[in-house]
Amino acid sequence: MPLPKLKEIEGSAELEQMIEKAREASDMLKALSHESRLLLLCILAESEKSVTELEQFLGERQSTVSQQLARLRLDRLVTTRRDGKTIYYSLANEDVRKILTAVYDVFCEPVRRRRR
Amino acid sequence: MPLPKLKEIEGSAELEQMIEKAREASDMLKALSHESRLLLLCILAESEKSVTELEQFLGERQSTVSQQLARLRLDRLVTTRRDGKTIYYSLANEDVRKILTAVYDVFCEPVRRRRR
DNA sequence: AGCACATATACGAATTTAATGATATAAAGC
DNA sequence: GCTTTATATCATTAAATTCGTATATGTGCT
Repeated sequence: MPLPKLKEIEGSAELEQMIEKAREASDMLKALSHESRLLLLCILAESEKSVTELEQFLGERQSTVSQQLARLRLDRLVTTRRDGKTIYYSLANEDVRKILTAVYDVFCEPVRRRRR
Repeated sequence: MPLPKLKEIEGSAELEQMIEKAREASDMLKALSHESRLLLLCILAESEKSVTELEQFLGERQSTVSQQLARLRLDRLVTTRRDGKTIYYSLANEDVRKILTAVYDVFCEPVRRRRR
């Protein structure tokens, strides 16, 4: 009979918390882990943009982009600001930027380095 | 008729590359963005572990854990080493560790800070 | 060879996610 | 108040992911 040693040693309180954090993190990562949404965030990392601008960048339908933005809003990765008819999106906080920077470092920096 | 300005200004070459990188990154993030898989990686970030150890940590069935590990292998987030009957898993490279560290900083560091 | 243990794979069912087209709301200008 | 522009939401369908169970493979031991 194999003993569930590690499980017990860890102590349920600590493990519980670890699991809780993992769920929070995976929720955020799920929002990030979509080609278009990741592109949206990269563009927004530069500066705030209107929905129309984002549509043009991605070359996707308005309703599709709007839906993806809604998802990012729900998961609190972006915030909005209204100016007349147009709505401007931007990154919601520094946490998002941190993760995004790490992703950028891993996947995009090598490209730059190669170019120098 | 609205003009697709930004799309053209960006230049297809650069944009193409950005899209390519976004797809690579989102593929990796998809693998990460799963509660159990993220936990697995966090545990592996500490040190290599056998499948049995991982099962005990997560309290999940062998086949489930093995399936998640297979996914992580496919997406090249982990590597394996066999020693007799047991197979040891560990993080595949520094890129994975970088992303994982960023996620950890955002979601787990605050907890530690609060405790001090 | 035969058995037991550790791990991997296959496959269908259930769930989740994404894209599309159509419609709705909100602000601005006439 | 009507029209245009910008954005959001909804319903439907298509596709991908996850989960559970069953089965297979590989390794060491006797």
